[in-house]
Amino acid sequence: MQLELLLHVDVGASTPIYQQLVEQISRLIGTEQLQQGDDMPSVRKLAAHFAVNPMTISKAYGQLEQQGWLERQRGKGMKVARRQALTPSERMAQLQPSIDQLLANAKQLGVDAPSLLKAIEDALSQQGVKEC
Amino acid sequence: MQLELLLHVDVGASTPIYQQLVEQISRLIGTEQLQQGDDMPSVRKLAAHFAVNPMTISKAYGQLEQQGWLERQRGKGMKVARRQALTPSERMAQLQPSIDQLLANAKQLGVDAPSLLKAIEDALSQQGVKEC
Amino acid sequence: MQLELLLHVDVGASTPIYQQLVEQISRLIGTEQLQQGDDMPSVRKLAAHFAVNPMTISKAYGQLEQQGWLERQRGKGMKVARRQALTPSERMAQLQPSIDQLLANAKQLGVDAPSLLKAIEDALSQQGVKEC
Amino acid sequence: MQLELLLHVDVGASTPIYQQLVEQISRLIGTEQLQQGDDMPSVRKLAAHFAVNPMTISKAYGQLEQQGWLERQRGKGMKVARRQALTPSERMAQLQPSIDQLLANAKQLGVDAPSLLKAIEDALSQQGVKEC
DNA sequence: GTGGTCTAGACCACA
DNA sequence: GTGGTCTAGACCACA
Repeated sequence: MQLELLLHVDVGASTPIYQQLVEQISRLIGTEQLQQGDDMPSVRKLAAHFAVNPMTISKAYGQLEQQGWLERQRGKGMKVARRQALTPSERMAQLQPSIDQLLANAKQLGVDAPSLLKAIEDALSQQGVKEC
Repeated sequence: MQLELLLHVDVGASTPIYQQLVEQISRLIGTEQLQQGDDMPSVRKLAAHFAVNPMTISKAYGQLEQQGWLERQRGKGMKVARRQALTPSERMAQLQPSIDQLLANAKQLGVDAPSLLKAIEDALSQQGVKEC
Repeated sequence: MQLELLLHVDVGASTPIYQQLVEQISRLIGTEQLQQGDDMPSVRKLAAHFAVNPMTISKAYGQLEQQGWLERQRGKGMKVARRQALTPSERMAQLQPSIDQLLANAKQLGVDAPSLLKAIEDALSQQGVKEC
Repeated sequence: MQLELLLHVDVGASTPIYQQLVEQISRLIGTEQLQQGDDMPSVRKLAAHFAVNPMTISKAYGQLEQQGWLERQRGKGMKVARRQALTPSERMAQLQPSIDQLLANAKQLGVDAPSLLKAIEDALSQQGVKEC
């Protein structure tokens, strides 16, 4: 299957295009829809496909490389990298900012702990159904 | 209580200062921590308090006026406008994006539901102690 | 009849308070609802009545004096002045800016001359009915 | 045709420059003199053209975006948004305040209807000659 | 290249 | 005192 068909770019969205790509591609690798060693499409090809500036694709690839999702093969483009699994505590550490943000918002909105927990559990049970 | 003490500006954050203020002040009004008719601190006073340029405060006030949260009293500053408080469901709706963001991150990081819930409860119990 | 009852101040309106007063008072004199020699209420009295800053009333009185509608009686407040009628050509000259403004707006909005004239005639016939 | 030639900025006018631009540009779009998808001149270009600070243009563009007339294309400037043209009655509604203002002034100055209409027709015939 | 944010400082209208 | 407008100039994110 072509990778391009799995990616969705929304030019009008508030999150920058390159970030949309970083998020989606890393998720595809994290869920093994893209497998180690797979070749990525060239910057130019992806740029043409989305009618987007090649610099934008290049920036996304650069960040994915920095985060360890992709590897540069000199003269041959990018491929999906072998990637160490994060330890549980590393994962929790990466998650903490989102938790803090959520709690700060809840507090400011006057949402109490039980309501908050219930909303999270609701969302969890819904997400458990629809696969991403 | 002084309004200034309820507001927190993070100059280093990626969200612009004026947006932080718009968000926080509108929430304070929506949750009735600021009440209809209350006088807002003057642009210059708030600017001095946060060591920020008056235009930055002015931009926030301007947006809050446009959104109907504040009213201009010519020559006498701004006051909290008559406005319905947020209903519980409106508050939850405003909170939902933070929840979705958190869950998406957890999923991408492979953090399962029990670990996530535990982390949230930990954070909640800590926040219950330190007043904001 | 008390003058205060004939005046209406809208603190929330976009036109400044002092201008509202200038306009209304000059109109009252122009239509002889206020007559030459009538005493005006004191600045303080009017300010108290409208819960408005005395400087605002003072500014209105100042402009009305400058335009010849009021006369200052030292130590005794203001009274309605004897006032020369404007010549027809003076009136038209004073009116011209409003006409130019209207025509510029009509042009920019793509409203053609017949529609414009009809709208004016409509407005004229309506205004002919309701007294101001 | 260049957009710049359709816009007229009066630096000395009492209405702020950015408001003049908001008004004029929204009208050009509303009357379809600017069409959906048209690229707007860049902030810097327009600022240079009117010898005005870029922030002034930026403020105008920001308001036009908020009102739905323009759309931001990140990194690529602004373009005219998809938007319904103004109906004839909407145009008349926008014009009404100028008409009311004119009639109020005429009344206050004691200019009667026939003189007023004649003055308007005179102005119309003059404007019909000089193109704007 | 594009627009966005912020500063420091001037000047103004309104009350 | 209050907020509003504008400038000149710096710095940033995005494409």
